[in-house]
Amino acid sequence: MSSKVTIHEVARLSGVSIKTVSRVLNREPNVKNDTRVRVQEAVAALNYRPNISARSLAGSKAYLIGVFFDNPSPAYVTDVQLGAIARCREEGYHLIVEPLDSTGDVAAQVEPMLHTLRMDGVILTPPVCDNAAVLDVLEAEGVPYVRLSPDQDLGRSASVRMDDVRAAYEMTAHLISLGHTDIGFIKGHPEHGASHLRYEGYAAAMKEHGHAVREDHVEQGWFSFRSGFEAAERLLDRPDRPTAIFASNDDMALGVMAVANRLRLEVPQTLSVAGFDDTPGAKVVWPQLTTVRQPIQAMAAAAADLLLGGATQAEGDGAPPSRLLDFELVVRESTGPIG
Amino acid sequence: MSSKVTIHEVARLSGVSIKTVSRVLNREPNVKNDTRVRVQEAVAALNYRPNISARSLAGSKAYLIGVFFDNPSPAYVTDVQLGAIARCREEGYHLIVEPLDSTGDVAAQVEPMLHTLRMDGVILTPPVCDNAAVLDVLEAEGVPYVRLSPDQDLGRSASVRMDDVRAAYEMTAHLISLGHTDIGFIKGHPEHGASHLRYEGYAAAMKEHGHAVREDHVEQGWFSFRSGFEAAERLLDRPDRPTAIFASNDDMALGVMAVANRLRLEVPQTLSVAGFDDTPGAKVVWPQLTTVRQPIQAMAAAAADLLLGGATQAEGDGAPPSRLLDFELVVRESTGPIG
DNA sequence: GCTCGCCTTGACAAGGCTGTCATGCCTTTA
DNA sequence: TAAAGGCATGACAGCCTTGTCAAGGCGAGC
Repeated sequence: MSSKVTIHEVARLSGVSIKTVSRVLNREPNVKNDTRVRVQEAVAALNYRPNISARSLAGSKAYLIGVFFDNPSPAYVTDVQLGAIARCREEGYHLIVEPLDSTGDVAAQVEPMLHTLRMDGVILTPPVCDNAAVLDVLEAEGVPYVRLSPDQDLGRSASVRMDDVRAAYEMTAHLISLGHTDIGFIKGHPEHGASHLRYEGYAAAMKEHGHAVREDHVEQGWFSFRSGFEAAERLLDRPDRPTAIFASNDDMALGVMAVANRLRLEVPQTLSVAGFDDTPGAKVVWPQLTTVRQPIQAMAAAAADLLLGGATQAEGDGAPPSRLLDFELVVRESTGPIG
Repeated sequence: MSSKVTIHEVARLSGVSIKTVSRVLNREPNVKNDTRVRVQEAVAALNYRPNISARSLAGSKAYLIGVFFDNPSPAYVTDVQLGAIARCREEGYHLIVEPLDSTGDVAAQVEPMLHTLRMDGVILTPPVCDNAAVLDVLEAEGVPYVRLSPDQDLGRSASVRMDDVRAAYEMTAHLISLGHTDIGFIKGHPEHGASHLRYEGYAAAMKEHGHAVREDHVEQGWFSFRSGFEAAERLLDRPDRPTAIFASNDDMALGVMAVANRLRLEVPQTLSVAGFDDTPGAKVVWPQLTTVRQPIQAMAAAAADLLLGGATQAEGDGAPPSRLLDFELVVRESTGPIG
C-alpha cells in the first residue's frame, strides 16, 4: 500500500511550494538547479508519481494516446501497440485501445470515447483510418490524430506510410534477377489502397525489365487465404503457368503454397512464391516465405512521435506532416532460380 | 467542438442539483423515478458524457481496466482485448494495454503504471500471470486482478481457465473414434502449465480406450513451428510411424503438416494431424487443421466481469473465485479415418 | 544609489466530479 | 397527535494537479 503520496508531501520534504514541485515534474524552465535537484531527491525518496487524473483535470494533457482499430490482423494490431507504447512510455503516456465494430456505426462508437476520456491523440490503423465519418468526429472534437498507411485523402491529416510501390517493385526485381520472366501476380482487395500500389510496383518492374505483364497471369484476390488459393488454382493448373507468383500479401501467398503442394510443384525449384507483409504465418510454412517486411512497430512509433511532438497540424507549406518509412525485403526459401 | 458540457449544465437544464445528476449517472438509489427520467433526458439532449478524469479524481473508481501482457501470440492478445472490452464498454470502462518486456524486470515496470494510473483492475495473461513478483506488486498496491489460464499458485487469486485436460482427452478420443490407435503426441513447452495438462488428457484418453502410450511416439516440443517440425521428422521418418499426430498447439501442428508435405504423406488419408488453440494459422493451411478452440474472448470477458463485479476476493469458503469455461472441438479436414 | 527587468518562487483558484452530511418532507408507529 | 424513521435532495468540501498572477530577490544600467 505505498499509495497516496501526493505532491504536497514532496513539497514539504523538499521545502518548496507544490507549484515548484510541479515545475520540476514538468521540466518547466525557471527553476534554480539547486532547487530542482532537491525536489528530484524528494520525489525519489517518497517514490512519488503524479496522479494522472488530477493532472489531466487541471491541465490540458490527459497522458493518454488512443489506438483505434477495426479489424486488421492481430499481428498488425499488436505490433502497432508495441511500437506506440515504446515511444509513449518515454513521456509517461499510456495507451488506450479501442477496438471498433466495423459492422456498426463506427463514428457513433468513437464519439463517446473521445468525450469521456480526453485523449491527447489517436492513432488510426487501416481500415478505420479511411473512414471519413471517424475523421470528422475526431476533428470536431479537436483531437489530434495520425493515420497509419491511409489510402484516401492523403493530405487530410498527418500520416505514416511505407512505400508500397517501391517494395513491390523490388520484390518483382528480385524475382526477375533469379531468372523469372513469367511472373504471376495476385492482386489484393480492391478497396485497400495498398492493393493498387503494389500492383503498380509489380507492373513497373516488369515493364522496366522488358517483360510483358500478361493479363492472364494477373488474378484478382481479396487478401484472404482462400482467395489466394483459388487464384493460384487458376494460375497454376495449366500448361503455360508462370514460374513465379507474387501475391499481394502473405495470406494469399500461403494459399499459393497450398495449391503448389497439392499439385506437387516443388517450391522453389518449380515455382517461386513471394508474399507481402511478413506476417507470422510466413515463417510457419515450409519452405518459409520470401516477403516484404513492413516496419509496423517503427511506423506506430513514428505516429506516436508526431502526436507527442504536437506535430500533427499542417505546417507552413500547407501539407500536414507525413513520414515515409523504409521496408525490408525478406528473402527466405520460397523463391529461387528456375530449375 | 461539442466539448465541455459539464454536469452543471445538465443540472441546470433538468432543474436539479449536480449531486442528483451524479446519482442518476451512477445508478444510485433514492432518486424519484420522475427526476431520474428528467435528468436522463437532459443528458441526452446535451449529449453529456461525464469526464473520466474528474470522476476518478473525486471518486474511487478510475474506469480503467489494465491488460498486461508479455509475449504470447498476437492473436491471443487481440482476442483478450476484444473480449475484455466487450464487457467493459457496458459499464463505461476503458482498456489500457501495457505490454511488458519480459526480458527485463517486469515487476519494476508494473509498479509505476499502477502508481500513476490507479486502475480498477488488471487482467493478467500468461505468462505474466505466473510471475510472482508482479502479483506481489499488484497486491501491495491493492489493485484487484484476475489471471487468465494461470499455471501456478491457482488458489492465490481469481482466475479464469479452460479445461485443458478434458479438451486434450476429447481430441484424442476423436482420433481414436476415427480408428487410430497409434497416435503420436508432441508436448508443449515444459514451463507452460498447459503442456502438462494437455499431455495428461491425451494419456488418459489413450489408457481409457485401451491403447498404450508409446514413449517413442511422444516427443518434446516448445510450442514453436520449428520444434513441431523437428519432432514430426523424428516421428514420421521411420517405418512404424503413427497414423495420427496430436500436437499440443497449432504452430507445432503446422510443423507436422509441413513435414507430411515434404514426405509426401497425404493428410488426412495417410496421416491425421490435430492441433490445439485454433489460431488463425489453422485455417491458413491446406487441409485446414482440426484443433481445439479456446474461448479466449469469453474468458477475457469473464475476467472483466469478475473485476467489474468486484468479485476478485476470496469468498466465505476461502477460495478466490475461479471460472472454468467450455472449449470447443473444431473438426476440420486434417483428421480423418485411416485409409 | 536607484530604477528596470529578469529570474525564481509561492498563493490561490480552477478543473468536473463524488463523498459526506444536513435538510425538508412524507410516511409509519406509538 | 407526537415522535421516529425513511426517502429525496442539496450544499459544500475535497480529490490532486496545473495555470495565473503577484511578489520578492538580484544584477545591470544609468
